Amino acid sequence: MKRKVTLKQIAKELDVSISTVSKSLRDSSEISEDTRLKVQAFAKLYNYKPNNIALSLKNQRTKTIGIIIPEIVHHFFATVISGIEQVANENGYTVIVCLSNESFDKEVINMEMLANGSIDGFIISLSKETQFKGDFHHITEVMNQGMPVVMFDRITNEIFCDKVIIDDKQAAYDAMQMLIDKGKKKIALVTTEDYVSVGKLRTDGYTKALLDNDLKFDEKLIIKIKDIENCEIKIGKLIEDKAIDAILAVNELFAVTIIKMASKKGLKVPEDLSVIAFTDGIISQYSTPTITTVSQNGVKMGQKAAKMLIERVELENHDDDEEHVEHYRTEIIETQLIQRESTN
Amino acid sequence: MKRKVTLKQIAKELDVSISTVSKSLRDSSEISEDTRLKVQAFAKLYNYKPNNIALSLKNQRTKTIGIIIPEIVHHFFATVISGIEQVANENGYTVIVCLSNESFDKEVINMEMLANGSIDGFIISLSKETQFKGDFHHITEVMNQGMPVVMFDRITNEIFCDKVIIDDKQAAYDAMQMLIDKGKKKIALVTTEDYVSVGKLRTDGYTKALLDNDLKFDEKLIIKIKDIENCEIKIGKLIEDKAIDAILAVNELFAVTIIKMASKKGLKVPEDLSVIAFTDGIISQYSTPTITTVSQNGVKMGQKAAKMLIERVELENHDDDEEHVEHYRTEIIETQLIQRESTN
DNA sequence: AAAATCACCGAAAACGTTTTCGTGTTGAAA
DNA sequence: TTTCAACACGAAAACGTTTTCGGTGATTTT
Repeated sequence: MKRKVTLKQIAKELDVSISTVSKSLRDSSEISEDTRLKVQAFAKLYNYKPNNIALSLKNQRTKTIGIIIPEIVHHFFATVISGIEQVANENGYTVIVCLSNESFDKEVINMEMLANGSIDGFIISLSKETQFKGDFHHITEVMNQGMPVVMFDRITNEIFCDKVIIDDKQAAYDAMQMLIDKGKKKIALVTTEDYVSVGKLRTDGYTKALLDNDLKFDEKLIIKIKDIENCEIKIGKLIEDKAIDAILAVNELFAVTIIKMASKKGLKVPEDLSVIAFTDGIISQYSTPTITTVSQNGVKMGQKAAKMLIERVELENHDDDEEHVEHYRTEIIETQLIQRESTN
Repeated sequence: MKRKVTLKQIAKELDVSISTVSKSLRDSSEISEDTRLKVQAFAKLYNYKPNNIALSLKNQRTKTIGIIIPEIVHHFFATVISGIEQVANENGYTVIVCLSNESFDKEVINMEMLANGSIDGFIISLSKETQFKGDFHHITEVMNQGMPVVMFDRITNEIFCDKVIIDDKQAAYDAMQMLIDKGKKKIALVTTEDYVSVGKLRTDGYTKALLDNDLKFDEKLIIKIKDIENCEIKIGKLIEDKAIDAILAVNELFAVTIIKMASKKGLKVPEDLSVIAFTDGIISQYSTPTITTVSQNGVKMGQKAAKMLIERVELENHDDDEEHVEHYRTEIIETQLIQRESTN
């Protein structure tokens, strides 16, 4: 019931001015030791803490990072947040999380909501719908207002800003190379629609690996899944019809479904069919067999993104007048091929 | 580079007072249609949006909810956030997420950080360490400042506030009853240490079900896991030595490990051993066999918690003087037994 | 003794809003 | 012509800080 104590109340109680109280608490040399200690004692007694909102308004910086991601019930995005939160905290920042739910409109609304002074900068991974529409005006808008933006994973080349990604194409290539090195000849790809940036890149890596190894590229070996719901039939058909050696899946869920369908059709993994998945998450570790994956290291991605953003924020804050050159970077987080039981 | 436009700038540009601009934008009848339209047009042109921080300071409310959870790379907590975020958004609130990482100190620091005006209320699930220490002074402190708090899942009875939980004891009891009804006689329990509130309650339900069904309670059939790391040996010993019918696991990870160890020892699930897990998550759906679980419905839990908090916030905000009676509620989210392949 | 320095403190502006109250101008009623 | 209401707008306070500038009384320097 008793609201938080303010400088004004302390000042009134001690019969000094607000300025004196403020200075005392900040150990200013302008104040005599006598009153300084008196004020500090009183403040401690009443557990005074400066009001963050007032500070934000005064300093024109909130020490808050806005995160906008497609969904949070998702191992990868959760790990990214975890990484962001960690370095944010280390630097005295808090994070505000908004979910786009893969919707363009909600992404825009969220951005506008946060852009009105609530945060110092954005870390964002684009929604599928945004990538599909190719409409990024909301991003440019906040950037024009001088708000730093860092994009990760689901990015676009149409916006110039700091970015953190994995080399999806190379990672797919490496995974393929491993399969090929083990003698696999007929390798299928289970991926998403092309407008999802990472899906496209991984497809490119898949294709390139085939070409470089003089293996036949067969369009029928690539299946693109829209919803996880209807994928079982498609996958079932794939492994039934085509006498396939191995499959590269663009995420865990596809991979585990593949394994399920395979065992339903009497195929053994990895003896009859090898499976590699992107996005090393909880499922890959605990499924039977455990799944060989390309690990994305979301934590590191989040850490890097947060570091870049904070750096940019504190830079902008420093040289107000100085018209510094924008030199955006794109950090590439190395991936790792984690060998488990689904490949031999 | 161009910062956001403010009322003052608009006022200057149009050569009117700040008040006039503000009133015009809020469609006040005090202002002539002439100037009103002029101001609105100008504001629209320059994409004026009121500064949130300034509003928060003025209104003494931030329309922001603080969430403090032990970890975010965790299916259940992620779903809860998802639920919170949804109803928060519907009511014009944003959410700020802090992680305690199961650490008491970080929980305290986070609370103090947010308590200084950044948020209107807390939604919190206690860290293990906090539950272990039994120190809740940080909670009482913010509550004494008039900040509403809603606790969920990992709660304590020592604090009086709104709470959202599942009936862990009853849920465990129901799961046990199902196993018993199917003829299982020797049922083991794999759980956590007792200081984790939910672990304790589930153990109670387990025990009660045995008693009510005149089955022998054998202490050796209960094993308490501290870290997920060293659990394999313990679990292996359990299913090897004791000729067990069924196991109730207090979470997914324990369950999937049990299944793994069972198949390693040549036991088939569910033919030789039935398994039920708490916390219906991604693993249960995709493991082989899929796992029968007690579903916690984190989304609903988050929604309920957010509703309770917002209600409380808007209430407090309304009757400032009125000393209303604190009538805290504890909402119980119904659980659901989801039958899958790990039981027969 | 006059001037300068110094220690200590307060007033006020600033951040961006909203809102209350006051004020001047108009037109109509007395 | 005087009075009064209606209308349109501005000044200022308030939210809680920090910081600059100025001021006062005391002490030290010329």
